Amino acid sequence: MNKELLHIKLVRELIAFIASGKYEDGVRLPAERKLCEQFNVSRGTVRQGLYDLEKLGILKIKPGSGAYVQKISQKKLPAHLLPLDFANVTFSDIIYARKAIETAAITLACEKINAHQIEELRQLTEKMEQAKDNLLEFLKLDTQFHQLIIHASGNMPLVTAFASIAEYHKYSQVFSSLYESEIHTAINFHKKMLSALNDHNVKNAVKAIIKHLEHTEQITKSAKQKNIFV
Amino acid sequence: MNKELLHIKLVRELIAFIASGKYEDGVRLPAERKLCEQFNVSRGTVRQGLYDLEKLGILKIKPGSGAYVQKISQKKLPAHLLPLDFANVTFSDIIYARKAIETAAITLACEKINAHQIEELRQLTEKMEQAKDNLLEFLKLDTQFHQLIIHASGNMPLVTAFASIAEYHKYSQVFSSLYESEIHTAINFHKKMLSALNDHNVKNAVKAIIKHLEHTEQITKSAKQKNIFV
DNA sequence: CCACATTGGTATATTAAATATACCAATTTA
DNA sequence: TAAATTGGTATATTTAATATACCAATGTGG
Repeated sequence: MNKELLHIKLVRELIAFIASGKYEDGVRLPAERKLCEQFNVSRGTVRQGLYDLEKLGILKIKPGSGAYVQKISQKKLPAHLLPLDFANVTFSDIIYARKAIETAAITLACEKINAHQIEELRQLTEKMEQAKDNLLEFLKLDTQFHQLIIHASGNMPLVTAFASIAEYHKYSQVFSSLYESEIHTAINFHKKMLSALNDHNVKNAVKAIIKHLEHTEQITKSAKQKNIFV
Repeated sequence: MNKELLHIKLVRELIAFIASGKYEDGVRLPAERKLCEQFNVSRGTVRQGLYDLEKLGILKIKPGSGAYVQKISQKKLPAHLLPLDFANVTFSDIIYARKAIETAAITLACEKINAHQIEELRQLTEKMEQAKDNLLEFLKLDTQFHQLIIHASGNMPLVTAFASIAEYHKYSQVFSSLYESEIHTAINFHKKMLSALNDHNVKNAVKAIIKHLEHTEQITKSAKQKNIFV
């Protein structure tokens, strides 16, 4: 058994942090002392992590100024820095696995979901409509929506399984611009899921979630996206 | 972020180790120095882990003699010692999730499986027949068989998802005695899966794996088993 | 029954990871 | 240009984990 080094854990967190933001155009990371608070580690550990990321070419550290993100999309990350094996993962693989897990989950959720959860889903769709222009926010809400359905299934193994898939999703997600019409379509699928869950209509719920995932897959395929972790 | 303490990791490993063996009747664990080799940690770490388990009432340590397993089935384990949330997990939940994941996996595997993998599966079924009397060995081979199918799917997210399910399975599995007829039935299902995979017959493969999992569920339900981690 | 090997119990020195603090020089900001 | 902020460096301390050695109690084989 091996010790888990804290700065390696931090590197993984930072990669996820960078990947879930705008990373292309030389954005500056929070100052080292801020990162200490944010991740609750000492400055020495933060500096080790940043040094590793600079060695990988992901960061350019400028003394007295800050750490600036380099073009991460062109980098290759060594496997041991990733929590999962990304070598042979396509977006379609993730969608396929999500279909399997989420279909099973929404089937259970149709029986077990309660009024409070329905209300939460309704509020999420509302927020999604308001977040049409904020892609990052929109995707965050989308993830929350799906997680809530999984939890509503009451099946912990499915929750765990989905969490591991979500980890892939988080890392591999490259944020291309979604057109307004596509966001609109996505919101409509969520409304259909919500309506079906409310009616305890398994057939419609499954249909809606599958269509939604296939739509997501199509968008991603048509965009000129690559997995940033090759 | 917190440091991962090695002896806590070891405690989890030991719980799984104990749970996957005969733990009821005061069996003696391997000597501390053996455990050091087995888990590749120092004796100090092993002793910390054993001390924790004794505090939990899972072990009774006798100086000069060894560490003896107590009736673990009556113990409650604190959540932080478990890698997953077992509070609300039934065996049926695990089977339900496995159905979702393994059905998706075997569908892909039917297309993608190669001759080498088929041969490996064949050898596993052979070994299973030879291990009819060794329940632990039999279950180990069963797990290997299923893992190989998932890998043959070539879908890494499914592999990850299944691994998280397997973690539940490992911990929650309470080994009641399987009757010979049940082992025989299980082997037959594996042969059907193998045959269907060999013929690239998706329909039969899915049918076989679902029947197999439902059979496993029935056996477990009929036995007087409780989840040991409540 | 006895000699010897094995087992858990204890103590100690050492290594390495992570923390905590302080101070410097370069950069940024007001 | 003065003050604040930033990365760079050095050092002392704490703690997890290792590595060794030795003891007393237990177990084992002749």
